Amino acid sequence: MIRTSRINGTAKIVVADKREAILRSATKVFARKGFFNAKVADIAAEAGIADGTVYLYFKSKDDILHSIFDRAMAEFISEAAKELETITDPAEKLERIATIHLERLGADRDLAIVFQVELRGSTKFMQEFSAAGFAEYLDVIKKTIEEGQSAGKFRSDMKPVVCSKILYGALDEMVTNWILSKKSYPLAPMAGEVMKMFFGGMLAK
Amino acid sequence: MIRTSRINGTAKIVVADKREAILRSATKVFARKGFFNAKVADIAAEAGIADGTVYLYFKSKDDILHSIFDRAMAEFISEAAKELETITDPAEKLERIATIHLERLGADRDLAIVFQVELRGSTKFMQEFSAAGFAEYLDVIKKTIEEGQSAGKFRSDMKPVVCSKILYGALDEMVTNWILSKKSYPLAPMAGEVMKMFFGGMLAK
Amino acid sequence: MIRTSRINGTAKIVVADKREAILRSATKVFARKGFFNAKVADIAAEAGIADGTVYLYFKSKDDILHSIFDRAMAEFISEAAKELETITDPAEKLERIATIHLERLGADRDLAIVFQVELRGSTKFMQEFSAAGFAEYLDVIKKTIEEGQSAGKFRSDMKPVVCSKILYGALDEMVTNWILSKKSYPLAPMAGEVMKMFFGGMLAK
Amino acid sequence: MIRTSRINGTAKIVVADKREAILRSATKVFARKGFFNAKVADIAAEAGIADGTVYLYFKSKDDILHSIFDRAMAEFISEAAKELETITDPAEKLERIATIHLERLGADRDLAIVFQVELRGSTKFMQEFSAAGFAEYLDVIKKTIEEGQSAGKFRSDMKPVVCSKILYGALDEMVTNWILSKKSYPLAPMAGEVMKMFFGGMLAK
DNA sequence: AATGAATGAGCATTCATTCAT
DNA sequence: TATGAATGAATGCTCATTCAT
Repeated sequence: MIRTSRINGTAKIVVADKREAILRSATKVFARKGFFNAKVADIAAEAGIADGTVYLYFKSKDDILHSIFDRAMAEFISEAAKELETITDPAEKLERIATIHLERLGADRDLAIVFQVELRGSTKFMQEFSAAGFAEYLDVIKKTIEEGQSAGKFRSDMKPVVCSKILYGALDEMVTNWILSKKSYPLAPMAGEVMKMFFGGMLAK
Repeated sequence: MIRTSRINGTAKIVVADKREAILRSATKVFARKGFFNAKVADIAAEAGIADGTVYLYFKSKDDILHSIFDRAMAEFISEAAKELETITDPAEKLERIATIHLERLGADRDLAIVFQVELRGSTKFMQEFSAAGFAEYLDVIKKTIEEGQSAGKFRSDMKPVVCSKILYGALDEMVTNWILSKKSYPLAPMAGEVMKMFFGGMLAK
Repeated sequence: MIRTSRINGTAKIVVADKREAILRSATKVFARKGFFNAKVADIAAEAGIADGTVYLYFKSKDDILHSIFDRAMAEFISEAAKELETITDPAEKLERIATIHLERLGADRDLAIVFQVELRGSTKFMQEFSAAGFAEYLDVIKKTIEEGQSAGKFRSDMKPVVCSKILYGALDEMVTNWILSKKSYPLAPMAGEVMKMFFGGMLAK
Repeated sequence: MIRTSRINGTAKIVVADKREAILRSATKVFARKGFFNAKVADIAAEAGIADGTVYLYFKSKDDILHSIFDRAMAEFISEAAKELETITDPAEKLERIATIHLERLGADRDLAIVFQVELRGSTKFMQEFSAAGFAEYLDVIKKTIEEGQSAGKFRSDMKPVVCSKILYGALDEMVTNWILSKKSYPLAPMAGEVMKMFFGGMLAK
């Protein structure tokens, strides 16, 4: 029994590790070849396992892509939630969100490519994507903006939904450009630039 | 001779029509199924022609996607150029650009889907896309911002490149959300909202 | 009426010319690309006519290949018959046949390629080929050998059929080697070599 | 360990068997339909496997044809080499070569068809074919003839290259005729006939 | 759990042939 | 006669997924 449970314990760890390994390999392969051009065999080879083994951990190739998103999004949201709970100022909150957003994707170029490029490769996925954590993310931004409006810190003649999209869109574009750029530069600092604009606007005072 | 030229004229129109028809059908099919899941046979069926006929007008399935982009981008840029030449105020120019951007895509939902979703479906295409008309578009925005800065109308402590990305990203996100939204609403009016924010910023005055 | 018949007369000449032109073009194209890889469009382009026009003169692509063979074989046999009727000596006759065989194919490399390579590309054709003029050709050789045997000039302990195949095979191989050879040399003189062997044999006397 | 090696051994045999099976099926199918008209699906069906499985063992349809040739040629050459090493008399050597040639192809009609008909179906293949084992084969004959000339057994007023082509051509024609013949007769005995002629010549003594 | 051989549905593209002009 | 745009059947090959070991 002890032996068995030890085996199981070990097995789970191994399972988690292998699942992680596949996800990591898949992220790399999807980033380099694109989802449709990536072969399951490529992912398996990259992970150093047999093709069939992939199907012990994932239902399908689609499932892998979903899982990449799910894992990253869950991590992102939990991290963000933890960081934000100590902050009360709405502006500062938005600043933190923007920074985490760009730090996170800026730290893993392959993941960023999958997020910016591959996840958008099908309307189907976009809709699920939207329905899932993404809407939740936009909602966090929106809520923070509402807080700021209630507190009188943000102007009240703008709809929070629209503002949240604007902010998200601006950040998203920073990432996309960073990915496509031939030059290599740190992504996270762009958060400050975006927020400066977002808060102050373009017009000369 | 008159007869001949009339015949030729007609022939060209027919050719152009068929090419257009294929492009229209492809836009519809790509929008509904996604580029990779769309079969050339679907496009042909939608256009009411035989499969092989597609290849009289396009080199490959890829070529169709490229052509959709090229045609739309060329139209957009020429329209924008025409409209902008009469405007001198930089702020007004940006306002017009934003409006044309959203009007254009808001007028053809299928085209919008192809632009927002399918064109981003491959890094390869994104890079060509970026290298092509897209970079040019971002550049027009950047130049206009520089004008505004020189004229003292826009604040000068922001890099024009970054600002142009922010504006583009915000507009782009409006389109993406509009596409994914279950509710049906006019897209163009969002331009005003975006510009209000872009100019004035979020902070209460 | 005169006009009509003149037109018809002209038409026939034109027809013959165009048919010939297609046959010549096809021989060239088949020789360079092989029958299966040659497109009807290639042949038409080579002949300077429209694709569809080919079908006014030939039933199908296959028909063109057949016609190349038929025409060449008919010419060859009629030429051979004419030349041979003045010769009485069987050995001399065989010598002439061999020479004509190699002269003919040696004079038109493309035709030779079609004969040696393309006509052998399908069992189906080989059988028709065999059933047609080819068997007749082998028979002429056989008859000549029989004559020689009756006249006491050729040994009688060999079956004429077998001998005719040996001779034909030897000549055929000369052509095949000539085609495949990177070096360029005149083919016809090989006839003498072949006949020397055929008559005298290999053994030292 | 024994178990493992046995398993591996078995596995290899299975692989070899399947490869062989495909080669056999392909030979049959190519012989019946011709290379270009044969579908990969036909070969797979004949071998009792799925279409895709063919591609686990061969790179392409072309590769199958090449492999048929390579295998047969390798077998033929190794067999011939073994048999010839014990023979010293050049005439006897040629006799053996002729016999092996006809025995080999006479034993497998489908293989013979592929060799005589399909391998000649493209100039491209003919050239590779020529460059490969075929030239080597002609060379063996040529060398043997040179030996005979040096030994004073063969006449010296003939070029060995030409003689080797004559002999090869004669044998080749025997095979082609045998394939096309509606009558069924053993091929190997023709070797004797050919050699009788090849050595003694046609002229009455 | 892991393997990797086997499967077979799926599809872009080609090209001989037709036919309206 | 001649054209060449249109047709649509035909097929080699790929690759996600399965399953016997």
